[in-house]
Amino acid sequence: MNEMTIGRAAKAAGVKIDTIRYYQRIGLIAEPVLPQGGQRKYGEEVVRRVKFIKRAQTLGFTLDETSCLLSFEEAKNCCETKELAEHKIKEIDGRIADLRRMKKTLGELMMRCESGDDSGQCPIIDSLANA
Amino acid sequence: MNEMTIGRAAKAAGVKIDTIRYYQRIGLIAEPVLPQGGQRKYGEEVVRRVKFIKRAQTLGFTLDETSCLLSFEEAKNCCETKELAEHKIKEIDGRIADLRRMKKTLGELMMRCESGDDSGQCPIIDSLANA
DNA sequence: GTAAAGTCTGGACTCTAGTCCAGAGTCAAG
DNA sequence: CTTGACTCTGGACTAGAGTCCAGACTTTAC
Repeated sequence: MNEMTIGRAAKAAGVKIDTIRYYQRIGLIAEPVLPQGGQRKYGEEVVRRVKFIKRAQTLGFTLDETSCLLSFEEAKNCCETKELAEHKIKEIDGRIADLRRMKKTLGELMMRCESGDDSGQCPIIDSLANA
Repeated sequence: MNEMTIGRAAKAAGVKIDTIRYYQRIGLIAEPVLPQGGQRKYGEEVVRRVKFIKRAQTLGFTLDETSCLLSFEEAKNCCETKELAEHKIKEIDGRIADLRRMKKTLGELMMRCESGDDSGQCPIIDSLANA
C-alpha cells in the first residue's frame, strides 16, 4: 500500500518533517501507531491531506478553518454539515469576487502602462476597500 | 476634508487602534504629522487603505505581499510594475481556480446530503490535493 | 474648570504556524 | 557489523501579525 517514512512523506507533500509532526500534534492529521521500537509509516492519504492543507492556507484559510473544511470528509451529521458547507460556499464566493475585482484592476493598470498613459490614480485600493 | 482621530478611523475601518499603529510602525500606511503637543488626524484614504489590507489578508496575501500590491498605486516604473502585475494576475488566477474547485466539491457534498445519499467518501481533499 | 474619554510613546505580551536542536534509538548499504 | 542516514521525543526558538498596558498628555462635555 505504498507506505513511507515521515521523511519521504514530507518530501512528497513538499513540506518539512516538522510540519507533519506539528500537524499531528495539533490533531490536524492522525499519527500512525509506532511499532514498538520502530518507525512510523505514512500512506499516500497523509500526503494528500497535507497538500490540501497547504493549498487551503494560500487561499486564506487558517489551520482551524481548514480542519473544519476537512471535517466534511468524514461528517456524520449531514444536516449540520450542510449548513457549514453552505456557509463556506458563501465565504468562498466572496473571496472569488474579491480576487476578480483585484485582477480586473491589475489588468487595467497593465493596459494603462502599455498605452504609456501614466496619468491618473491607479484605483487598486477601490477594488477591495469599498466592500 | 473629513479628518478623524485615530479612534474614529479605526472604528471606520473595523480594526483596533493598535492595528493602525502597527501598520504605521511597519510602514504599511503613512503616519500623519503630529501637531506639536496635539493629536494626529486621519483622512478617509487611510480608512480605505486599511480596509483594503484587511480584505487582501482574507484572500491569503501577507502584509508584505499586500504592501507590494499597494505599491502599484503610486508606481513610478511602469515596466517593472507591469511585470509584477502580470505575475500577481497569474497568482490570482490560480487562487480563483482553487476556490472554484473547493466550492464545486462543497456543492456536490450538499447535494449528496440533500438526497440522503450518505454513502461513499466525500472527495473534498481531492479538490485541492492533486494540483 | 474639572472629569471622563480619548491620544501618545514605548515596551511587553500573545497567538499562530511553524522551525531547530540535542541526544538516543533504528535501518540499510557496503 | 559498522557507518551514515534517518527517526523519535521533548522542548526551545522564531517570524508574522497583532494586542495590551502604564503613565503622561489632550480634548470634550457638562
